Amino acid sequence: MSALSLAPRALYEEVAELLRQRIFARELAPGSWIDEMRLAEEYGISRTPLREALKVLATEGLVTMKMRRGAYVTEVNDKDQHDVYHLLSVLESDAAGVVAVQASDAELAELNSIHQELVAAVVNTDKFFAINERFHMRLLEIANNRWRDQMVADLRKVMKLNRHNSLLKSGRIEESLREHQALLDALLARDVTASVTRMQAHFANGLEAAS
Amino acid sequence: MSALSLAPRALYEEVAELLRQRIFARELAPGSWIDEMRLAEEYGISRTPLREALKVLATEGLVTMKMRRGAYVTEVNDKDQHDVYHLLSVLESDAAGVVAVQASDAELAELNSIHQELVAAVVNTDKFFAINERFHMRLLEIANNRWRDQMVADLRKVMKLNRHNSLLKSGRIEESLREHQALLDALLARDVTASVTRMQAHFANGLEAAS
DNA sequence: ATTCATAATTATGAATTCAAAATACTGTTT
DNA sequence: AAACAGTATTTTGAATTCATAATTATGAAT
Repeated sequence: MSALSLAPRALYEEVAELLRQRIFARELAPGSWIDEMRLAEEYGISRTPLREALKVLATEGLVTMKMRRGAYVTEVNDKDQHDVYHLLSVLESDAAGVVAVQASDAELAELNSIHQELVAAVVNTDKFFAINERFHMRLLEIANNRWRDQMVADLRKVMKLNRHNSLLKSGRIEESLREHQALLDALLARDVTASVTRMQAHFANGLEAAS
Repeated sequence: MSALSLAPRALYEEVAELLRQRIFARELAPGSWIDEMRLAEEYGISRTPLREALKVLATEGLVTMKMRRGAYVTEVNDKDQHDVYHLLSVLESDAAGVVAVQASDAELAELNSIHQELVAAVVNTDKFFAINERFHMRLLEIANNRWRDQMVADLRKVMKLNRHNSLLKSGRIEESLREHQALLDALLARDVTASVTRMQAHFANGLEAAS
């Protein structure tokens, strides 16, 4: 019943983010119906911004709108999971190639530095995951294509719909680290082909572990 | 002032499509403010479904929402144009590779058949463009990844924001045809690497002509 | 005449109200 | 008891209303 905190961004965006979190937490389960009234009441808002948020989520693919039946959490089957992962691989591999060509020496040094943190964090799984995430994000930033960033962000959201969303199995830390090292070597050598190939390999192994 | 025709799909989707068309036709020019009241009145609807449509377009990237300032048609600068085109190239090239592996013989034959239409239409520019479009669409369909299809569709919409949106310059028809032929040869030979490379080349030349 | 402060207007964001469709319920009939 | 018809309820989709932020207009003071 409590009202939301004063919106730094638009209310519908705030609500969209809250809904995303609940979807990822499976509190709103895939396939389940989304009760507009209940949620609006719970958040202490009217249905209007909630419905706007649902439309945003629908365009992102997290939610499916059925005509005159309301909104449902999107169900992601195995093929979808595979397809989305494949696209992530394609987009991030390309980003690696772009970085190998376009990045400044300072930017490559920064990636190297993050990688060193990764090496140091090999004993701490949670930390390793977090730094790994940061590495990928920074690489995308350096590739400097906001449209790709948006797509990758959306695809990652869809990946999170599935229970087996670990882009990195805990048993694969050492292996993953070696792949990262190989990727970094290629980047530092500014070898485009190798950078792309090794990012692909990194993803290919991740998928294998996840399936 | 006339009301819209009875909606086969949701009203906000209908409105979103109308707005897209007006944006592509530059009737709503890039950077210009979108007057909710005026449009709602013009379509004979209330602001509610119009605002929902704007939110969808914002998520697609055609429209940019400014907090407390309303909606503006997205301005696509040269870098954006280049970045989006690059992604189209990456996604469609990958699709070509997938098709080379996964397509049935019948599907490859179908692509070949469309290509023959293309050869026959070389004298008719409009027809050539239409068939070319169909070839690319069918290739994507065969690659069978609905998430990629969605992304390509969105990217193509953004491309259409720019005045120089011809993915195929009229002076390049013969050249384009040769590229298509080379791509098709690779596909029929089920040569993944060549398929990817030749689709990339096809796009690279297109971009060069468009810049 | 220009600048600043204040008032009026306009437009956005959100709540509320309303209409119609879909669903659930009730009671009757067989 | 099962099936059906008809009614009531719920829920969606959309219009309207309302509050507030932002802009424009007005006018006073320098």
